[in-house]
Amino acid sequence: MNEPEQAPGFRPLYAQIKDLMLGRLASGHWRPGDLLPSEPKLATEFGVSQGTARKALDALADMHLLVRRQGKGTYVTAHTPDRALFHFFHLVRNDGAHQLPDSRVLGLREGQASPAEREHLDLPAGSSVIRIDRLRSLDGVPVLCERLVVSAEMFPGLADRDLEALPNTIYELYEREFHAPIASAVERISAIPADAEDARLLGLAPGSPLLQVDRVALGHDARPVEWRVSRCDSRNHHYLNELR
Amino acid sequence: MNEPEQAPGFRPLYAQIKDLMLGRLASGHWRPGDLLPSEPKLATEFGVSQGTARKALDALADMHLLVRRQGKGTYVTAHTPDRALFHFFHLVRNDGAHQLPDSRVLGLREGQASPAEREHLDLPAGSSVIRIDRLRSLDGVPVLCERLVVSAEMFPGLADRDLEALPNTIYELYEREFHAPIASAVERISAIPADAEDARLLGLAPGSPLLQVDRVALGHDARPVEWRVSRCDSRNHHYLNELR
DNA sequence: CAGTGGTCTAGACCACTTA
DNA sequence: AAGTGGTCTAGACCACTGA
Repeated sequence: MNEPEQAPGFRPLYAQIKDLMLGRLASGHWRPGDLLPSEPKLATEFGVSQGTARKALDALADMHLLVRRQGKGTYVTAHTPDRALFHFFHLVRNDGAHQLPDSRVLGLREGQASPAEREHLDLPAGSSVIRIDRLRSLDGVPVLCERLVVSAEMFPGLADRDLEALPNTIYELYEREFHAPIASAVERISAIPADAEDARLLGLAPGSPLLQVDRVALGHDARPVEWRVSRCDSRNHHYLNELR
Repeated sequence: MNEPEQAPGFRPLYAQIKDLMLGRLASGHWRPGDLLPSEPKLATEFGVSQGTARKALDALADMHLLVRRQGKGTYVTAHTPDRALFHFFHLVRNDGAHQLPDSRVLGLREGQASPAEREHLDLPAGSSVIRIDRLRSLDGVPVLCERLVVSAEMFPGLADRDLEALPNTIYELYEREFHAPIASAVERISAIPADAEDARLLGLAPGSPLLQVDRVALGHDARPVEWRVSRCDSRNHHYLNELR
């Protein structure tokens, strides 16, 4: 009889080291932008060879949680407009041009979480959330209206911010001011008819097809941080996905 | 003054070996399903250490061109319904269920390539193409109508096939019978209004929003093999994309 | 049991960055 | 010149597969 558990019962050393490092990222011991100790230092610190430490670091770099730069060192990934553009913004112009849209904040309010909001953000009953509505433009033309929802508890004071002070790439704000860096996301894309509000904001006829991107963004611990629903006029833009 | 060229002027050994292996895949020297020689054999054959050969193999496995199985060996990736489902079919039911649709072929015809078809498939003027129209159903409900376009030269005899004999996962056919395996793809997604034909096939009102997925599928040599446009009723299904 | 890929180590050297 | 990550090698051992 073998052991009843089907679990591997074996976890490579480098994977264990990777998990320890992940813990340091999730706990904030290592923060976005930080320079990590060098490979030899980490190796002796964790009691493994440099090659094993390297394999753990490479795995985290593959997940885009770390960035390695030859000659300089290994850094914790920080959100920049570039990262937002190439990693999290998949809407491109039909001719292929790739650029980040401007944002105009239309509203920022706190309120009781709806059941859908609680489910998407994994919040208990009675939680409150902060909702941000934005209209985003490419080449000066409004193409995208979106609602962002986050836990009010996780983002204290966000509801009292000046609308104008919110940065265009808001994940920078999450990570810099609320220590809630975004590590990954899941997007669900569908086609919906424009409602009256969407139509007005985007200058379309009600009922026009819109591309809806429903995104839950996750932290390093894989717990949801933000739920975002974007509705896009996709006559001149499309969502680009490369399958490798 | 440094050398005028900005090119790296340096390419790691394992990358060169990887390129050589890619050549064997692109040329058909290694074909889908084949078992590759063992690491030590490849290493001596290419005149490098086993570690370097391994790094090249790992890189190709990361691109999903090879599959490595401990205890068995390294295989060239072959298309299976599983691969189609998890790697190339991103439409899932709103409740999360993930399954491959049935296909009913509506038409299979050869004709002169339109300018758009020539551009998508990188064909010279005067080329002919084969077009396949399919209606695909999930849970017995038609949700997706699509047109596939391929070069007639690359797929000799395809136009004379029996409609019923085309497999549901057609990439298997491309690779098995025409030695044209699909290695990657680029998808462009937008929302469009249903035309009369789409509406009839999918049981919708004309003008209803449809999710359009425009895909160019590429071979190992990164040249286009198939252009496919799918239009989906996205009321009960959506396109799922995970950003890591 | 032999053969495969997977892990781990140790050490040498290379390319890049900064001072 | 010193320090970083990146490459390359060689060898030992482990986990998995199938005869």
